[in-house]
Amino acid sequence: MSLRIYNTLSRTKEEFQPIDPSLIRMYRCGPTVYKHMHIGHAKSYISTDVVRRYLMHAYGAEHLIFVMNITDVGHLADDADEGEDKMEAQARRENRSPFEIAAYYEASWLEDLDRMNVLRPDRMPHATDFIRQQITTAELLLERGLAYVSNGSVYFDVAGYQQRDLPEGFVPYGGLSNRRSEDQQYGGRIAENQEKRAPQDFALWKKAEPEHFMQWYSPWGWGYPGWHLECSVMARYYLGTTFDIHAGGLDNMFPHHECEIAQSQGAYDAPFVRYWMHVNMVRVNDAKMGGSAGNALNMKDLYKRYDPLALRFFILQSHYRSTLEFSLEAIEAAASGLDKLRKAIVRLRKVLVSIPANGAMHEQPAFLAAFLEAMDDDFNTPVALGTLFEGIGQLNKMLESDNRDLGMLHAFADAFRLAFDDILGLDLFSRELGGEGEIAGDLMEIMIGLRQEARARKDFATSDAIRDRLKAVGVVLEDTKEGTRWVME
RNA sequence: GGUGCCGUGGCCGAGUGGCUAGGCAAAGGUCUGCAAAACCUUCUACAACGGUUCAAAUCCGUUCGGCACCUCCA
Repeated sequence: MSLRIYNTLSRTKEEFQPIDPSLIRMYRCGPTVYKHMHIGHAKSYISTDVVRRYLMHAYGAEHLIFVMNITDVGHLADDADEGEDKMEAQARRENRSPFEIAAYYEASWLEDLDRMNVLRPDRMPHATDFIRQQITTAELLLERGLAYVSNGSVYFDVAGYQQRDLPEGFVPYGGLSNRRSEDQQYGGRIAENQEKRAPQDFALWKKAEPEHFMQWYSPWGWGYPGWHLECSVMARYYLGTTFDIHAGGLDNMFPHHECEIAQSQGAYDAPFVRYWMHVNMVRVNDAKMGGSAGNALNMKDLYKRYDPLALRFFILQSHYRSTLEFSLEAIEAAASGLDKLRKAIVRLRKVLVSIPANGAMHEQPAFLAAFLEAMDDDFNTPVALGTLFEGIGQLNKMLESDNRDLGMLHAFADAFRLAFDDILGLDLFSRELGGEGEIAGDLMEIMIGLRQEARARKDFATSDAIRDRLKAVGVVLEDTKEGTRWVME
């Protein structure tokens, strides 16, 4: 078994070789907390959650540290807009302070992530807690001649950095996104900033106008940190100057990740990241779903209609590097698919609860090896889910059959728990079974008994009424050749 | 202008030379008082046109259509 990861730096799948297998270090860019999360974000966070969970499985949970930042500093929405940033603009709209906005939306995001069973990061630093360190890094870059001060702001000197000879393992500016500065169109969406020496230079520190709410004192006067700097600083603080994996959305590859690389290498004089992973977009009607597009579907609204884990399942049915076409029909299909999985697992668990393990060991089911192989191939969750559906089909046949192999059922349960719950995070095993000896179970036995009596005297009006009324409160009755079973919907 | 990506059956979506992915939906069947669930069967597709090859959804070329990024964005 060897894990292969598609590395944006090389544009190929590479065998994953940790810098230190006893502690794999992974970072992902976190949210700027000024709006609710939408399904496009969900794809990105769920994808990296599965990467993380798979590494925890492969190397042991204690051998991985996963860091995600919270960007609670507003950044410029538009240079022409006189310092109006996303956080401050939202604060004005909601008539609250930017700090309240950040706290409110951070809580919202974490709630949404929790509901989709995304594990909390090991460390979740806030940009505002690292202002001092960001200033220090800007100073370091000034000392090294890679930045300059202009009108109270500090900018990274991209052309200057490009002229330096980089040691082995360092990535030149443009090396991640494969861009050359001279080919770029400047001043398209954003007006050119006259303070900069060159349009590709980016801010390390921005001078704040007096009315700007979030500002801190610095050697260059009152201001606030540049957008890219926090990730470099917080990643180094928790993960060191060189670490294994950096993940994020494809739309952050340029400029954000490119700038991170340049400033980290420039300031700390070490290679930055071994493997860069980029998650693709969700599309609606053939267009990217995004904040600026105004076509975003936020999670709070989706949760009113759909199970958060069905949304997770929907996302895992496509590869993280592919775009995913969103439609209500596709979501419904995913919900049905997840339902099929849940039913099978509940059935399996009920069988295993009623018949205790007899200690018979059984070898690992074949589908698990196929599952792990798919995951090893750059986290191919669609193929991996296909292997699990094969396993579910085998399971259902076993459950139908008269002579059940208990050892094999236990082996299947262990394999499904690992694959579905530990690695994919679909949480199939934690549902209440409504076991024996509980009052609900006893009551259900009475109801089923009464219905059975009605059926025996062919009073189907009564028996169907019982079934329909139970269904209305979420209890489904299914008649099988072994008698009637019930399950909570 | 530059840099990438994509076009697969009704829908979603894997697959990069030969071995019908998978899910959802639909139809038929087994079971059944009826349902439901489960199982079995059916629906065998790769934008178009050329080329390479014993063999192309996959490689090459052309065309058509679409998407993303180029300093706010997951």
